[in-house]
Amino acid sequence: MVRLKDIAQAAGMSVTQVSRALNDHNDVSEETKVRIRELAKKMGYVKNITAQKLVMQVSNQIALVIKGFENVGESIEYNAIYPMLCGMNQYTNEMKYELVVYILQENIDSYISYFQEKGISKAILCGFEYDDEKLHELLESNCTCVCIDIPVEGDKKGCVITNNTLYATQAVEALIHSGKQHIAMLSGTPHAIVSIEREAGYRVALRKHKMVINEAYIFNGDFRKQKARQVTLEVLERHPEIDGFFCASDYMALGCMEAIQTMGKRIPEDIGVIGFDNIPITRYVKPKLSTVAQDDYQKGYEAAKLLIQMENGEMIQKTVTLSCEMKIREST
Amino acid sequence: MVRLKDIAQAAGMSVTQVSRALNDHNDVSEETKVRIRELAKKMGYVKNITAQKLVMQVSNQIALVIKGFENVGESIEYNAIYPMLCGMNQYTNEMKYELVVYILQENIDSYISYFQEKGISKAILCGFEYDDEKLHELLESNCTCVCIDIPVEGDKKGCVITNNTLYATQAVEALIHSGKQHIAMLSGTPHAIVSIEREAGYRVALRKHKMVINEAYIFNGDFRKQKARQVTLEVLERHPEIDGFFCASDYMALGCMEAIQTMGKRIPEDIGVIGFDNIPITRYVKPKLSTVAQDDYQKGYEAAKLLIQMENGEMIQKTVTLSCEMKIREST
DNA sequence: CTGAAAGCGCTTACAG
DNA sequence: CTGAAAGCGCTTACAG
Repeated sequence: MVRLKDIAQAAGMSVTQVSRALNDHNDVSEETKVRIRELAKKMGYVKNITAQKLVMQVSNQIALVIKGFENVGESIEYNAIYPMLCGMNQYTNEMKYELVVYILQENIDSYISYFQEKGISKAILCGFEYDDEKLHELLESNCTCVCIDIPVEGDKKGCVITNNTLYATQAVEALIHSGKQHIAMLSGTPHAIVSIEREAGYRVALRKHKMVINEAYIFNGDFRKQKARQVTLEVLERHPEIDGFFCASDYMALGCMEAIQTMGKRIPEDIGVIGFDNIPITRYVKPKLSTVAQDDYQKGYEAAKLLIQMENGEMIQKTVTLSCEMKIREST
Repeated sequence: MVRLKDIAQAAGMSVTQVSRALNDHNDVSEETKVRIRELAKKMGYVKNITAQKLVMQVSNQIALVIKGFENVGESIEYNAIYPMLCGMNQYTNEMKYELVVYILQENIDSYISYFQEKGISKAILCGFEYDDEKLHELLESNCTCVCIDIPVEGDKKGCVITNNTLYATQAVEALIHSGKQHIAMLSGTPHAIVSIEREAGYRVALRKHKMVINEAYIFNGDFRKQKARQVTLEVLERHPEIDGFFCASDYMALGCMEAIQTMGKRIPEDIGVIGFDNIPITRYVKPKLSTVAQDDYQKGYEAAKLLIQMENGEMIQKTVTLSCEMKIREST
């Protein structure tokens, strides 16, 4: 390993000057800089980031802490983590930060201790649940945090969220515009904030179009395809007048479609269906599922950007709200 | 920030003893250990890993370097990176390593310089191409590397690969066992080693069953769905006797199926199709696609394990070959 | 424009 | 069982 000392020796200069030259300080002669840079390159010098970090008292590490997406042995379905990771990497790379990934196991007592143990001081939190008490404990700490999909603000705490309500409204309106009159909603688990918000959007759309909001038309599909399938079967049995389903996730929409087709009804002629998320499979089912697309890459990019800006003490909005894009295909 | 010095002061001991106590050395009295540990906890001490790394001259970082999976703005399809990441995380977590992710941009002149710049000395390489000259330059360096899906061995260089040939053979045999006589192959880009190996498996199966190997039955689908679709249409035009397709990837199999169905033929009655990879979509298309499943989680786990073992100088096999699992569904 | 010196927080060989 | 001291590789305030 080549150290500054070695270069200094070879150059007949002090370590101080070599350090300054390599860091392009402007109190070093241009000639010296060039000479030192060339020498460093020739000698195969690599800066020891560890030493630099220690002396500069900073960490250029950002932790991406993921929860609820553990791989359970069998091949997992598509999820949005990878595109988000690409977006984060884009920004952290530009800013010379390192992106360290932590995938949480179920059995963690305290996020704070975990973070301390791992030396995490700046983190992007992904997949956490809104009502997780350990999360709120963490949000009281002095760790810089950006939550994805959970609205949070505080001292060095921010979030990147999606305008769920607005786009849920638009999704329901897509059904309304295609002439549907009795629109039901398949919601997700109640402790997921996206469920609550998308449900709100559903209500807004109906109210806006002066349609009756029937609480009995809102069902819990648990974000799971099978559950959604079963619920849909039951619902259509009880309420044969229903002619549209707004589903809070694409997976539920897939189950919903299966149920409708099993009952021998046509999509979208008899019953329209629209989902949320734009998972790849939506383009492969028949009919192709209409849905709402989020830009996961941008979500990751904005999260990393917000985190670094907060860390640098820049005055910025601590909530970044992303837009979505309607993907109207064949199911509406 | 609480340092060892602060604890030492509070405990009325030397920094040396505090360090030893916290690291559970056996030349410290049990009593002292307990006292120091409690004090450290009470004071909220967090070990400064950076300082530890510097003095111990080790890096506990592993880089996951990904190429060819950039997000190009629009939502990307499912890929195997996330499950692999989970597997790597599992092992690195157990061994107290950090997993740092780097997603390569296209415009990199030299991986070696890039690695030096980022201070990467241990890396898992994923998505690289076999005939990438810059890769081979890197493999001559003294960086510890594990390549995924590229067979490589050397000083501190190893790989985790899949037994492609064997399972390609089995896939083709699945078609043969269902009575197919004229089996074509849709291969991928020739500079991907998995193409070459899966093609080899195709030949082995035919030879084993004393069937004629017709070079004109092997087509390049470029690993792309659209290309595969188009090629399939042309092929069936020219060779209407073909009654089976072995596709070197599921995406190509999806294109192939579309083409077959467009021509009004039935799957699997008229033409059988089998893919490779077991992407989630295979279970949603009709008929459900038969394919070969890889365990991506395990692939990641083994890669991390191999890397750390090589780094520690353990005598081990430098090539880890993983098995697959046949998923016979409806398309064969 | 240049250098000697101090110090970041930790570990460990050496000496008791 | 315990402590003083050296040192990991770097940066920068201070003094020229």
